[in-house]
Amino acid sequence: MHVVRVLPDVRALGRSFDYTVPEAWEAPVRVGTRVRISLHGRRVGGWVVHDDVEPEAGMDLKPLAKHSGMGPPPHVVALAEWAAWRWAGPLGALLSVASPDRVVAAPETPAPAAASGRPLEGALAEWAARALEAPGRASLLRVPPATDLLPVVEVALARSGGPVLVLVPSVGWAERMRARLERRGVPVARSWAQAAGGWPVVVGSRGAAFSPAPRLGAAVVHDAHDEAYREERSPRFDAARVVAERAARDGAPCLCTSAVPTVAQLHEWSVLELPAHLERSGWPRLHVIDRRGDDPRTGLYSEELVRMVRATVGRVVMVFNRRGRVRLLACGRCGELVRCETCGRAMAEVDGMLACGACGAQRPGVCAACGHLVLKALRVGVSRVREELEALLGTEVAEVSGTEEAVAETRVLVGTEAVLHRVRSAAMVAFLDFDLHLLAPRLSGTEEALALVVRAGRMVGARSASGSGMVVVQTRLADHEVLGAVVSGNPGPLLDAELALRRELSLPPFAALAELSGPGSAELFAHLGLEGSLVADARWLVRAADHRVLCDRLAEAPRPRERVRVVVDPPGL
DNA sequence: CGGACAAGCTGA
DNA sequence: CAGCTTGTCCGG
Repeated sequence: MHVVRVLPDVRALGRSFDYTVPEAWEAPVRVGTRVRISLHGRRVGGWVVHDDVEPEAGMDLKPLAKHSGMGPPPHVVALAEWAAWRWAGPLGALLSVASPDRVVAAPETPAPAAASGRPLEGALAEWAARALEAPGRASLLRVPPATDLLPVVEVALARSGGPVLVLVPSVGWAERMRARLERRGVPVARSWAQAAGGWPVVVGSRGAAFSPAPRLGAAVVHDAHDEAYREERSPRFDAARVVAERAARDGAPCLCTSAVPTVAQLHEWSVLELPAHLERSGWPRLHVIDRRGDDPRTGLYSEELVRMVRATVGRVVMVFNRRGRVRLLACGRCGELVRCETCGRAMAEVDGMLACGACGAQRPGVCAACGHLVLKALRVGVSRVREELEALLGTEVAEVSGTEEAVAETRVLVGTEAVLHRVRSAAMVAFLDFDLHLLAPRLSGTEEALALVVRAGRMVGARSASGSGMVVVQTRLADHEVLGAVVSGNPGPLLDAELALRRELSLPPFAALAELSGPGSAELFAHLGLEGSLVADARWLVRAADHRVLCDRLAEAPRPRERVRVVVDPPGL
């Protein structure tokens, strides 16, 4: 009797159950196969997670109800099990990521491709080849922002015996890279079935870390620092790290590239640097507008900035990282701050009304203290900035939001950080208040500020390129080391200093942290027996010497009845 | 999760 | 005491 263990695709039911495989079944059943089962009187989907299970004595097993096609191959199920441990989350969510959207009956095997004999030259190819030779752990090649990374993929392809898995941060980038590779005659998997069949290259974003590709020949992760690799739903896995683990399991080299690796990557992977002059030349030109001498009342727009925008030929993108129209107001007569009468928090201006972001309360724009009708804007948001810029520049300015579909055709655009993801190229990218980023009260503030300049740098191009654009920052911290790193085109010393500081303070990557939140968090915290503290209402931060200890405890501790959200390696902080 | 079943509440 | 709500349990 063939018995398999099935994990139902039912969240909040983190258990698996045994079923018999009907003898009449033709389709193969192995670890990963998608099936339907009858469970407690209803039909649900699920995955086979163990094959040839020894049935428990006296247990009356039901047969599998239906075969629903292929699922992740066994080695990817094993990878998902590792990720479920590493990020302390439900396996089912990861198997969903690893499964095809529609029923796939069989893999598609590729036609044998003619080997491309094109020689690969250039410094980047040479260094990529060197990085691919580094045995054992993943290697990280530090490349400046404006680098064409196709040669890295081609080198990996030329040297690998098996499929190459390439991860990039966004779907748009993935599509562009697929098209470029195909133009060079490289067969790139266009479907789940093709990836499963062993197509020579699989290119994808975050989810492709769990691609069904067979044993890898090599893995490549571009912009490995990008926060887009972090899944936003639970379990919040880091795809770059998943790929590194996958390659290690396959005995394949993993080559990650980044202009600004995270401190965790610096600590855990072997870092290779390009020759200094090469790295330097790929960073953008940076113009710093030092606002220390300016009257604070001149606001966000220095004369110099306005002059530069007017003088620039081509697209100008301005970044101001505060959403909405006006985020903080005060009465024009008595000066009282406009606060929510229910919860006391600051109210913002939304559609001509005052709205509380915390509790949703709304009221008309009147001072609650003295009834005055004129309110002053103390802290403006990007929508108001757009209006002001339009008036100041005398030209049309469009706002780019994270959600809106099309980006306007206007020459001048303004938006929050999201604008850096929506626009491909520009002659000038200006951060209206870079101090918002430099002073962000987060542990990873330095990394995040650098990552923004990297994105902007890619939009304007390398300083060495003819006709390249410029990144402009307005700041009162003109001597800040982040700006220094950009000017020198070498983030190394800054990242080393950051790493040393983390070591000093025993912070990640020299410790492992997890955040527990929700009504059951206190109970789970008590079960863990790890050090930690209550950081907010029903939010605990736990800490262990390393991930082995942290994740083992999280896996073993009984989960409370009440809801708990667990985030291993909580971002920012 | 969602069905089954038991205990609790209401109204005639 | 039927009829309905609410809570707890459990699945192969």
